[in-house]
Amino acid sequence: MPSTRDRLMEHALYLFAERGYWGVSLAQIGAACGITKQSLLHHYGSKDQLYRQLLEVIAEDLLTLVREVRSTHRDANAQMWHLLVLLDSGDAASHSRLRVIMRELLDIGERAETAKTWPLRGFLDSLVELIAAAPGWSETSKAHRLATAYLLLGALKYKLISTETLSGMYGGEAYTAFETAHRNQLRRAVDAALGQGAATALGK
Amino acid sequence: MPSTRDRLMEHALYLFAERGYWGVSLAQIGAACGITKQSLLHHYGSKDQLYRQLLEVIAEDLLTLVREVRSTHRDANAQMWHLLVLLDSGDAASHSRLRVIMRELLDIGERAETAKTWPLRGFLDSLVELIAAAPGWSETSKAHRLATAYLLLGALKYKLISTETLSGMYGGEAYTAFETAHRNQLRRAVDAALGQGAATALGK
DNA sequence: GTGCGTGTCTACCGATCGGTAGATACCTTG
DNA sequence: CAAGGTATCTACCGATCGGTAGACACGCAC
Repeated sequence: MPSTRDRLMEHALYLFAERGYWGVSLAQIGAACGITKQSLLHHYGSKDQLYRQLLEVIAEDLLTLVREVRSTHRDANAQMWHLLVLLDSGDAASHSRLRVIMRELLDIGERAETAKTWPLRGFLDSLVELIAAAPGWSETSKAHRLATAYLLLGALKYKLISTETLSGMYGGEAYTAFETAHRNQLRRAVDAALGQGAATALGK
Repeated sequence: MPSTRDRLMEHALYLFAERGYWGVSLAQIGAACGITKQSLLHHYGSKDQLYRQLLEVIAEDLLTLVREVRSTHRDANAQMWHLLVLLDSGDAASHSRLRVIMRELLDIGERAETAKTWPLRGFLDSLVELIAAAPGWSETSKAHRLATAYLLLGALKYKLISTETLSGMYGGEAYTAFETAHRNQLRRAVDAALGQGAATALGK
């Protein structure tokens, strides 16, 4: 298993995150890696297969991340919060992974038949498990848990993809203030959902 | 002002929402409208100008929506909630508008110079105004208000773009359960941010 | 050495991309 | 009828798209 593959995936991840599937050509990916598109095709067979393999790598990385926070933090509240922090303040590759996922969610209407094999199912299911361990959540439905995870994930991801726009629109300093305010609000949202008093507040 | 323009914009909105800027060709848009791409270019000059005009139309529609809920509901809590409900349960065009916005947020890194003229600034500012009218929010910073609006918007939009994926992955019935659970959670989040007790809970 | 798999290359394919040029039809205004 | 603007068309441009074919170089096993 040569690291050539890893290097190719790294460049492909970045380019697909920035421009999306239809906005990147094999020649551009190849140029970023220092090879020609024909070599890329030799490795992956087709653009589509390259892309799908990238999705699987991303899914694997995210699942690893969840396992990590679950093993290093005790209660579900802290686990969820640190997962969100990791996703938010991760390196550039981490942000690129989330961007690719959002693009794929947007594109997937065009290839609805592949939704059933959505590689991120393991990631979502692990989040549902994480929430199930929170105090007062053991009796809740899976749909309820998934909705909670999705609300928090969505709030974070939407902020992540807006960084350039907001800082360009309001200025860098104003954006910094926005970001800390957003993190505070997100923290409060996690507490409201999974904190100590959340169990009684569920109330239904 | 012929309705031809409106018809063209309608088809362009749908196609750009489904496949993104780089995933749609002028010929495809033209075919959807029953004309050739050359006629499209005659109307809009270039693909880029067509797209930018579409963004402006979208921004205008969203701003109208905020004005609507602000005039038909009394307190900020109800205004925000009904805005989210309208965005969630709107017609297909409403969903397409939100999809195009998310795609543009993702793409905008490639054209950072245009972020400063992001046409949705009026929409965001009107949301900030809406929140400023909530009880206990008059003393807060603009960043704080924007963060609150963004958290709620993000939670909703991320769910919206995941419809196909989730229902394809878990099945239609499970998705329906997820959707009602998500709406409940979102309602609680709005209440937590703008409800009666929110003023004292701000606490900072 | 011989054979074989791997990785990369040049050269090329048909299709499609965004965009231009120029002609034709229609509709309004004189 | 004549003039001019609007909308659409056919035909074409150079560039680029994803993908194929075949050759060359390398390293390793026998």
